[in-house]
Amino acid sequence: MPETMARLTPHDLASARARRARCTASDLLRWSGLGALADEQTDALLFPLRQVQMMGTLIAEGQPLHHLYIVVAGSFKSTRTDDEGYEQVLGFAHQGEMLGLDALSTRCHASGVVALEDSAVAALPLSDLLPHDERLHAMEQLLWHAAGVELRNRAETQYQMSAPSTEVRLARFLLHLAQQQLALGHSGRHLYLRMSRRDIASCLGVAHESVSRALATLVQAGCITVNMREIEIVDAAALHALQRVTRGAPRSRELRHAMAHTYAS
Amino acid sequence: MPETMARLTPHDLASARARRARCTASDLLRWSGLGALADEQTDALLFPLRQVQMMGTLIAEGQPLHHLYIVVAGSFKSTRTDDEGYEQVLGFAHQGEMLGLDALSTRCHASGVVALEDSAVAALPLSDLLPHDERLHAMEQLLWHAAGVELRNRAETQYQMSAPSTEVRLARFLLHLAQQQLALGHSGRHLYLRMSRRDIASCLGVAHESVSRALATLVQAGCITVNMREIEIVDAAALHALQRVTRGAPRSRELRHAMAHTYAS
DNA sequence: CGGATTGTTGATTGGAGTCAAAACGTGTGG
DNA sequence: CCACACGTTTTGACTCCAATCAACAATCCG
Repeated sequence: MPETMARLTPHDLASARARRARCTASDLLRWSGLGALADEQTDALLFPLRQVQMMGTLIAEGQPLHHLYIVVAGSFKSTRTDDEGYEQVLGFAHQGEMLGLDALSTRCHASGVVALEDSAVAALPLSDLLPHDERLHAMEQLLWHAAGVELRNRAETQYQMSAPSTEVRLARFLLHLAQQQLALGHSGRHLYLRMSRRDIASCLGVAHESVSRALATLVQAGCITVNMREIEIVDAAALHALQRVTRGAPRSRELRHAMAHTYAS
Repeated sequence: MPETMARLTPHDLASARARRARCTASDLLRWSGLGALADEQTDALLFPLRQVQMMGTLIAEGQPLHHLYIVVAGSFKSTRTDDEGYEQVLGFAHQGEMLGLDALSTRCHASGVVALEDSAVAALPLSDLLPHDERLHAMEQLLWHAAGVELRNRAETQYQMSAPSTEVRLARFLLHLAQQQLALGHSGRHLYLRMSRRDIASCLGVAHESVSRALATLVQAGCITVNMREIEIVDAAALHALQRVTRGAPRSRELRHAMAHTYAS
C-alpha cells in the first residue's frame, strides 16, 4: 500500500491488479494534499483501484454517473466530441485530481476521459458519497448540482473559445445564452445582452472590434438582428449550422454559402 | 416571498431591501431546478439576501472565502485580472447559478465577481454548509477540495486559451504543467509530455502545426530545449516574461527582444 | 453642454490556418 | 532483421482572417 506522496511504480500496479488492490481514504487525502485530515477512520475506509491502459477510456461521453474517480497513477485527458466528430480537449488530469465531477448536475457525464498512459484510478461509488437518505441533505444536493452546472458552463466557454473563427464563437455564445434564457422561462428568441462588447470579446478570446464585425456579419447573413444590446435570433437553424463549424473539419457548405451571400450583397 | 420560477421585479428588490429580506432554501432549490427536493424543512431554512448594484463587486479577487452565493436576480461576470491589469472574463452568471465555488480548495477566491446590473444574491454562510465537526466528513472535504481544484484548472485553461499568440499560450501551458509536476514532488525543470501535439493544440485552441512552430520558437529564444516529448525549461524567467503578454497591453519589451533575437539568429 | 464610455467602421499588416510533403518513431508480421 | 504501414512531428509555401491603430458615431451622465 502506498504511503505519503510516493508514486506507484509499474511493479506496484502489476501486483495491485493481481491482489485486486484497494486504497484507503487516507491515501487519497494525502495525494490531494489533505493529509492532515487522515485518521484511523479514513484508514479503515477502502476504495477499489481500477486499471486503465493507454488510450483506454475511463469515462465515455453520455454515460450515466456511477463513480467519481481520483487519479492514483498516470495521466488522463478529458474531451468533448461534437457532432462533427472533432475532439475538443478540455484539460489534462494528473495524480490526485478528480474525474467525472461535471456529471453531478445531470447524473450523466458530459465529457469523456481517456488515459494518456497506463494508469490507475480509485473508484468512489456515488452511493457511498451521497447517501440520499433523510435529513437536510437538500442543501448538499443543491451545492453539488451547482458545482456540476458551473463545470459544465466552463466547458461550454472553452468550447466557444476553441472555434476557429469569431463568427462561430459568437454563434455558439448567442445560442448558449438563448438556451439559458429559455431554461429560465424567457424567450429564446429575444436576448438582451447585459454585458459590454468588450466583456464578450474577453470571454471569447478575441478583440472587441471583432465582436462588432462578427455581429454585423451575422446580421448580414440574416441570422440575427441587432439593436444596441438587444438581439433577436431570426434564423436559429442558420446559427446552428454556423456553430457546428470546427477546426480541421473545414467550413461546411452552409457557412460557405452564408459567407458568400454576405460578401455578395 | 417569490414562489416557483417567478422573477424578482425591481419593486420586489426595493421592498426586499427595506425588509432585510431573506429567502428560503426551498426558493433556491426551485430556482436551481431542484424544486422536487423542497419540503417543510427547506421552507424553514432561511438565507439573507444581498443587494449588489450595477458594476458593484460581489467578490474581490484574493478575498478569503466566507460565503457562497446564488444569483437571485440580475446577472454577473466572473473575471481574473493578471499582473498587467488585463481583465480576463471567465464567464457570466444568471439566476440560479452559484458564485464563489472556485475558492473551495484554497479558501481564497481565485476570481472576482462583478454585477452587470442591479442584482441580488442569496448569501450561503460556509459555516452552515460545511459544519466541520466530527464524523467522516473528511471525504466531503476531499470532494469539495477536488471540485475547487477542477474549477481552478478550468480557469487556468481558459486563461491559456485567451492569450493572443500561440507562443504565449504554450508558455502558459508549460509553466502550468511545470508547477503541477513540482507540486507532485517532481522536477519543475524537466517535463515529459504524455499527450500528443494534437492534444495540446486542441486544448490551446490552435492548429497542431502551430504548436510545433511555437515550440521551435521557444527553443530558438533559448527558453526551453525539446527532444520529442521531453522538455527542459532552461530559462524560466524568460518564459514568465512571455506568459505575461496579454491582449490590449501589447507585447512587452521582453517579447519584442526575444522575438527579434529569434528572427535575427 | 462637454466629457467619458461604448460601439462601429476603415486601412493595414502580421500571424496563423491550411494544404502539402517529408523526416522520424513505432509496432506488426513475414 | 527487414519491410511495411501507420501515426506523430516537423518544415515549407501560400492565403486570409483578425489584431491593431485610428477615426468617428452614439449613448450616457454629471
